[in-house]
Amino acid sequence: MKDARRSGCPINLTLEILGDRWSLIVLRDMMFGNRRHFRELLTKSDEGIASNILADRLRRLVEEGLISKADDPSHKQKSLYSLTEMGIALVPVFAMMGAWGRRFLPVTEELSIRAELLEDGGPALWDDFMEELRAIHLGAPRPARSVFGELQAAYEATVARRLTAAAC
Amino acid sequence: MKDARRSGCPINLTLEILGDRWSLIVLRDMMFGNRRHFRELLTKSDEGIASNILADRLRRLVEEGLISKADDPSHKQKSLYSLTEMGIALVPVFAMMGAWGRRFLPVTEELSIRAELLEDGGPALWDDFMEELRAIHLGAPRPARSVFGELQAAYEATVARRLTAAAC
DNA sequence: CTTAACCGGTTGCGATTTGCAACTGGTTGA
DNA sequence: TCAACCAGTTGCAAATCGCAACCGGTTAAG
Repeated sequence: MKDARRSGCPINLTLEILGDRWSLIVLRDMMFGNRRHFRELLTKSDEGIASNILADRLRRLVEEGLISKADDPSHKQKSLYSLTEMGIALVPVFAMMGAWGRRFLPVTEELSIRAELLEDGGPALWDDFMEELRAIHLGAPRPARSVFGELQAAYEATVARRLTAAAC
Repeated sequence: MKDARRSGCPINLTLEILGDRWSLIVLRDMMFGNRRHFRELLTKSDEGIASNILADRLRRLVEEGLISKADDPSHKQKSLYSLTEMGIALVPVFAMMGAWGRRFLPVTEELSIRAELLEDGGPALWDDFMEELRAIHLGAPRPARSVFGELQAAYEATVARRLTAAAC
């Protein structure tokens, strides 16, 4: 993964930053799972990223300006990773990728419920979500609506439903 | 690049197919550059893909169902690659990725003019474009509007403008 | 008919990247 | 005091990438 510019095409430049198997996974967990610390990202991910890969991706994403790193005041050793505006602006990309994946790939219900809401909500919901992410990650004023809460609640409801069904 | 399912998340599953530096480049050239043959994809790409990588990606994309391969009746050795509906459905993903890249990365004017039109045109233009791609790649009836033509014309106008400016 | 250009790849090889597991030095809370 | 937790680092084998040279067959021009 070198950083030599292959061309000035927006798709190409985007792929030079995000075109691998892990970068968007890390961003997804920060964005939709509110994972902000190394250990959270390492252990609470369904895909099981290796610690050296995670360290490398975080460093690279900081370098490229998609996330930022700061000390967590509550713990001398904790680092707090935050999305920047550049990272937050990926919401529509995630929405479209999620919609595409949901349509063509063998997704599981509980892991695709967020993608479904994001797709159904459209640009208005994306904007609300980005506004909330700016509050969470950039210290902007917190908006009235919590899209994050809605997505999380829907996810948890789906998990609960599965557990109930399994118990019967 | 193994194909073991890491999770049923739509983002993850999408990345397992498209999460590398070349797959989307190949699809971009087929979609926006109308490259349909191996040699075209190999030589007419700004990024300069290697032939073994191209062969591997084409094989993989066929396997995954994003493109199809057929004999070109005009030449016994030519293969004709076509987008499937699954590939055509990536138009909104490209649009959003292009918009993001254009906003945050050092794109060149002539290579981002298509992304600009795609962004400004919105879902209505994407639908028209997908309809046209279905005509080109799947033999569907050709729609009245040619978004492909519009994108191509805008690109060529930008190139021409640059040449004129350079001549002055 | 000859021949050069073109066709879709394949092969070999060194360099890079990945994935795994064990480990490090320091911090915190019980 | 000590176990759990913190953000990574290190070493190593396997897979992948990127480059360049090459292949047998086909086509079009002379």
